[in-house]
Amino acid sequence: MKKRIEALLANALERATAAGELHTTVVPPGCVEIPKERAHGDLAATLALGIARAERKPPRAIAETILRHLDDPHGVIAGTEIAGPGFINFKLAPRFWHEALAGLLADPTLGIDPAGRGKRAQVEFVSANPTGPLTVGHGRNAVLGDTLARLLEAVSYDVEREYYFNNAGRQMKVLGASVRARYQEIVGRPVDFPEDGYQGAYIRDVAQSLVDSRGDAIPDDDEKTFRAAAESAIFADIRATQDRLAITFDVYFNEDSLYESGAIEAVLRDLEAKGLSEKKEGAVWLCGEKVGLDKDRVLVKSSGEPAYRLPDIAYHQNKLGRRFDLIVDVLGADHIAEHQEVAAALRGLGFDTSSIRPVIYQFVTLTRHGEQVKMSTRRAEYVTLDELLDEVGSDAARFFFLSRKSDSHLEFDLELAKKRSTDNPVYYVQYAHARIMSLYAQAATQGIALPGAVTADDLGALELAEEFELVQQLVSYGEVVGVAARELEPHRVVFYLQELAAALHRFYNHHRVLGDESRERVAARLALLEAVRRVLVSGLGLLGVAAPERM
RNA sequence: GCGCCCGUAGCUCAGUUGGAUAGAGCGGCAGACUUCGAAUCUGUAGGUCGGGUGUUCGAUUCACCCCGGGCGCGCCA
Repeated sequence: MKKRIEALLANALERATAAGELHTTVVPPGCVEIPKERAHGDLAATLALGIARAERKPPRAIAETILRHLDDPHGVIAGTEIAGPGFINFKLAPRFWHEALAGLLADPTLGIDPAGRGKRAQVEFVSANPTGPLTVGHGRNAVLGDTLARLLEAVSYDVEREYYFNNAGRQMKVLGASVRARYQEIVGRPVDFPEDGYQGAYIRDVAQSLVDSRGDAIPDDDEKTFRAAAESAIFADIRATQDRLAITFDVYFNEDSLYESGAIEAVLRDLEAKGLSEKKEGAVWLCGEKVGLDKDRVLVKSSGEPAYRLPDIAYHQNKLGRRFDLIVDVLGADHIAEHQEVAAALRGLGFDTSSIRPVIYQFVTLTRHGEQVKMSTRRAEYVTLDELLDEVGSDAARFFFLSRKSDSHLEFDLELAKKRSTDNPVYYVQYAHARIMSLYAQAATQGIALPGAVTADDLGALELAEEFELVQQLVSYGEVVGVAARELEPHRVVFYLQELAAALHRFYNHHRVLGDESRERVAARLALLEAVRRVLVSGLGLLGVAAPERM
């Protein structure tokens, strides 16, 4: 829609320049916008304002020159005016909207620009270590990552979803020891519960299943068995939770493989060779100042074990080596510093890290009846993602997790998410779809066929402002998805869908579709609703939320 | 103390690479169903965009300085 007007403006500018009246040759991108104020027309251009400085002329005079050269061969512009400091306002003709809607209905991509065609993207998310069930915080990560992957696919990237997990560090040792302690407890042997061991009931479940299958045959020093049992049981649990959210991964990448391949040794060697690491106090340090960090960071502890950031550097080096055009890391706010360290180290090693884009999300708080639900990781009092899904379901969970900019703290209202009413935004949007489906069913009982392929001429009966407003929103869909994918901001799709649903409900309440005496109008309105329906299905699909036919 | 993020209506939050009189939902108030699903819609009240300087035709948006909140600043991950 905007592009069409931009093209007309570019033409006018060209003619004005050719006539020697102006000097600018390029229309600045994004200079056509939808005005906030409806009275300002359907579209407004800031072109004259934008080039005023370079032209050294008053914006309004430039606007006049441009309008004088504006040619509209298809008659899609109903009127223009120069307003304010130099805006050019356009009133669009019905024909414009008819062509726009027909174009959308003929376009299987719904106007989404394939910005990622021929490019490969990787989204790494969740990446929780298998030491316990996923929490609500992991839920935001999981849904965010999966939706980013869907968005990138929508703009034609070839996308890989990857889960990185740490199964080599101290945490896994503690996990194994925690299971052993519970095992010892159950079989009646002396118990040595590890310091800061895992307290959750799921540890006991793992121990119990070992007792069920092996009795008391596992010796205390068989750490491997306890650890492996814990890892596989908890991982199965995590995957089951992900299944409930329709989240899958292409690659599960484990930290162990970086040791086996020698990648970690290689990073250490390279850093040392470049003089970016040094030994002191019995440990190996990354020289902070040399890579742009405020202080030195430990790479290898004096115990000889790598600190977490060393395998992380190796992992990201591995990712870069896989030649993705875009690498997205979905991270909680508490990991931002680590991410910067990794990126700094990689740059020090000579890697171009510009393809890596972190998406940082702030923490989630749960509220119920306006009261905050207390969560404490330390005392294992956190709410698990499974519990949240038990209570509100996948659709509401996904929709709510995505309904805020990831940079903002997310207040998750449990009661609102459960409500089956107008207040609940996910029901509001889903209801818009169900309503259209219901209307189709009604049409069928009246023997009214849904229109097939339509042309702009078939849509001539659309003439109401509310109809054109709906078309305008529909043709904006592709741009919304494009920006959401480019900026890695799924919440834009959520807000868009709420607005589209509102426009649909408004239209539906004011105008009868099937009852109209004009057959042409019935057909045109059904075509309009079909476009709304397709966009709703597409948008909800991007969010991983169902578009139900009945509710 | 240093770094990153946030501060917009009573509440929860949008604001599209700087645009016109700053928006939505909820809550408040007042209305609309013998008709395609009222799980909806209509109207209305509500703001020093945390504060202040600067950049310019123009700032919620950009820069700097304060104030307030979150998260980091570990040989934990």
